[in-house]
Amino acid sequence: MKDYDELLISLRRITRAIDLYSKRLQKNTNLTISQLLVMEAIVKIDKPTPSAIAKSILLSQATVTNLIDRLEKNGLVQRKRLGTDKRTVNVVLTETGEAKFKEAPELLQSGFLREYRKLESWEQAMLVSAVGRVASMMDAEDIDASPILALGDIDSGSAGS
Amino acid sequence: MKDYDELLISLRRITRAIDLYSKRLQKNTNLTISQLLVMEAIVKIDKPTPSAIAKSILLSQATVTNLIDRLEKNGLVQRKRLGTDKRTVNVVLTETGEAKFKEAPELLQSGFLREYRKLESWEQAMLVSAVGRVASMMDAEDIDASPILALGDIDSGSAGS
DNA sequence: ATGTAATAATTTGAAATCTAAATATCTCGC
DNA sequence: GCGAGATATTTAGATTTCAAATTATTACAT
Repeated sequence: MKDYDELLISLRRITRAIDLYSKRLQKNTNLTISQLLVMEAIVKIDKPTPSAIAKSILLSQATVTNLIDRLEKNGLVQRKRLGTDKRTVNVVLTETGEAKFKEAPELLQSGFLREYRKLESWEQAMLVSAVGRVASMMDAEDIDASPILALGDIDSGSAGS
Repeated sequence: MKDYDELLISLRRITRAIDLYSKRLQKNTNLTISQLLVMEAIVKIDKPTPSAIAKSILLSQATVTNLIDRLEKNGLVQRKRLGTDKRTVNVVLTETGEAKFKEAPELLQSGFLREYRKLESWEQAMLVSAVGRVASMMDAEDIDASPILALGDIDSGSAGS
């Protein structure tokens, strides 16, 4: 029993719940949370390029390309090379995309939102702050990154995947 | 700007940090967090079958099968049909597996753990409780599940993936 | 005994996600 | 103008994850 077991389990429950919700969404609306985030970013950002979108929703550029591929295939967005710089791609919602985005579901489970909105505002603030704190501790530049890297030789025998 | 945007962002930061850590681990030790969780479950559970493991680490049976495949391919675990019921598979660590498990890295980033362990115990308790609360609200049986399902017809036009 | 239902595990198919490598284009200095 | 290095995007390859469909086996009822 490790001192962080409980936390680990809670985090797994959360990520799993989000994943399952995303899959349920996809089944019902043909859109995942990530895809919705991309659409939201397209609406919010001034000149939405894949890289700007990636930065705004915390995903790698490659992932965003992938998501745009899918959205484009489903006719919800379009890629356009507009500016003078021919390297940059601008992504815009199609009419279908806009329509679908307007009636898009929430990005978190309705059950969660209902509970969350029932809380006193100080309680909400407390949760937001606690989760934010964990996030900061979690994605801070890991000083031990290199020592961990040095563990490479643990991989004694066995296949390289 | 939605009332849960900040929370959503923090949660994304957390899941991303975990994912990146898992990938770093894989690169250096040829093991991911999930694979380590499976090994841990094998050690902890009495008669570790894929389904028992799945239940204990909050993953679907299919996922666990997949993880066991990989561990088996790398010679860390072995499948054995031991009991009278020929359907059930028991999973055991090989010697290599045990050795590797013993020197296995932590399941959370060292940077996080260092920060976490610096906190006063009431602060730790507060974080654990807050995250646990979010998890409960998140993975509670969603009463609205069926209404959301009814939204199926939003999928008006467009491709079926 | 024989067939139907339940259970355990696996396979299949789809999506998300990352890093690293490849492409295309741009900018700058000479 | 032309090549070197920088920037934007895409492609390639790997893993994780799930639901749904399959396969194998067991249990139960007739």
